[in-house]
Amino acid sequence: MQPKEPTRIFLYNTLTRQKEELTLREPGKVSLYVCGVTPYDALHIGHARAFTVYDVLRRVLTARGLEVTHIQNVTDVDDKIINRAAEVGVSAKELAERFAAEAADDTRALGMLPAHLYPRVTDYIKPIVDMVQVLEHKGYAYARAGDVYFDVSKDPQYGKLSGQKLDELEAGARIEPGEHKDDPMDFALWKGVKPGEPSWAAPWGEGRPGWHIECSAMALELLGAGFDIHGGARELIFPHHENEVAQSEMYLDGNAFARLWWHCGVVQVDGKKMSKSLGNFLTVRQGLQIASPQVWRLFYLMTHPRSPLDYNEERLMQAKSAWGRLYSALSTHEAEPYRLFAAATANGTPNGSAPDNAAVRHFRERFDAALADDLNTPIAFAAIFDAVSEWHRIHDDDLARVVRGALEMLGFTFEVQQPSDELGELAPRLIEMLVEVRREARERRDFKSSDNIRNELEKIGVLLEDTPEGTRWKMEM
RNA sequence: GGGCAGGUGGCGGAGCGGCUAACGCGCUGGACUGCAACUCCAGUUUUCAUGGGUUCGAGUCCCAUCCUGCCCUCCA
Repeated sequence: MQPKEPTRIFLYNTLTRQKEELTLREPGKVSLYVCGVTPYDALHIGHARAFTVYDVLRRVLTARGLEVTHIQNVTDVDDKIINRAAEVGVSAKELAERFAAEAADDTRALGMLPAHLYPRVTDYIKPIVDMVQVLEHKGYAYARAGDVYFDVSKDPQYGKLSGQKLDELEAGARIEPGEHKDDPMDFALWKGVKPGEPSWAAPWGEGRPGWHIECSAMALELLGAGFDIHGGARELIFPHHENEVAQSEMYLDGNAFARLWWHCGVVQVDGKKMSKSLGNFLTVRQGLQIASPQVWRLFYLMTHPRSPLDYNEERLMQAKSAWGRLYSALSTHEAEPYRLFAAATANGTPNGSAPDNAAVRHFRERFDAALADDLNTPIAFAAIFDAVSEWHRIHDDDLARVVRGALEMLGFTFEVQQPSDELGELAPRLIEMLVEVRREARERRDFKSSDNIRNELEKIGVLLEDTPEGTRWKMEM
């Protein structure tokens, strides 16, 4: 199962519980559907972890020459949105769009590429209604008092994604007041309208989509049956994804909905899942106050994407130190655009311009193989850190450029950190003046003054490093 | 109760049948430095939850036990 050729990619398929080679419905093209947000509140760093993981998956696939269509839905009609909107006194749509826009800002601030499309459920009511109707006509769903429910007993494969057996699920299930299910495991495809709620016309009367149907309908509408990868966090496996598979594959007469399900782990705090309901969350905005986007990205990627990730500030600071090491080593080099190792060597390198020596080769082989093996980012970073150490030893600038290119491929940036927004371009010049004053002090062996300058600058986040070529400064990450 | 993931050093975190168990953070000593920082070198530490078993050989497979998290209700 170890990928020998880095052009092949292996991912753990939740459906089959093993790593599988990624095979595509259409050669060269990857259709990726990721479960996005229900925008009724701020994005927190748990959400951001998931989106970062899929951002990296998409970047890696793209860097391998695949054309990725990345879709991330926005569930803009939902109980929580409706309730929250009522509290705040705005329409549900207004509230949803406000938080969706905020989430878009936050993900951009974290350095993620925007998905190619963020479909809103409310823009896909027609396909949803159509799908529910088909399910009803085929006898897999039934209408009761304005609601429509999926009849789980009609699906012999129900439970295959989460590994649950129907009778075991039955034990814990119950029917909520106001529901009209025949069986506790059945789930709503369509909810009849209640006073004050947004609703749309449908054959069963006014109402709105149930929770799971929107993803099925939008994925099928936008990507079509048998699309390549369906993603989301682990917690969504049941019931959300299980129900998506059930309704979609019954709708498709047993044909596959998604080829591969790849789930990422959740973020925990002190061993408990970070969640809005527990209140143990840190919003992305708060998070960006204490660490840069690069530090967050590294913090996320130093753990395997499918593993749980326990957050606390000390661990974040470990990532900060680690990023500082990468940044100070690589920030002064031009990046060599990332190219897949096998492709680079197979196609030959025109004019011999592309770096290709033993150190570069060794790094690329490890890095590419790690990412191809279920997106093993911890090992990819082991290769990066080893390469950085190697660079410090042998000062092979090609190696530094290639490593920097690899980091940029993963979504890291090496922008010069601005010392201060207020001072703008003036600040670097002032710092350089202080560095010069300090140099003169050191020449006089006035170490009291020189240390004072260094210490005071450090207090405001400017770090000085004396090198044989002179003093250089950098902002604390 | 059921399903699914796990339990590896001071802290994170890879490895999942076979070199002296990656990598990061931390710590100690040395080099460099006016002193630091950065960097390099040398160390630091784990018989890989526990008890059995399979195997020439096991964190790595099997069984049992203990513990943790996730899901079974909205949640990335």
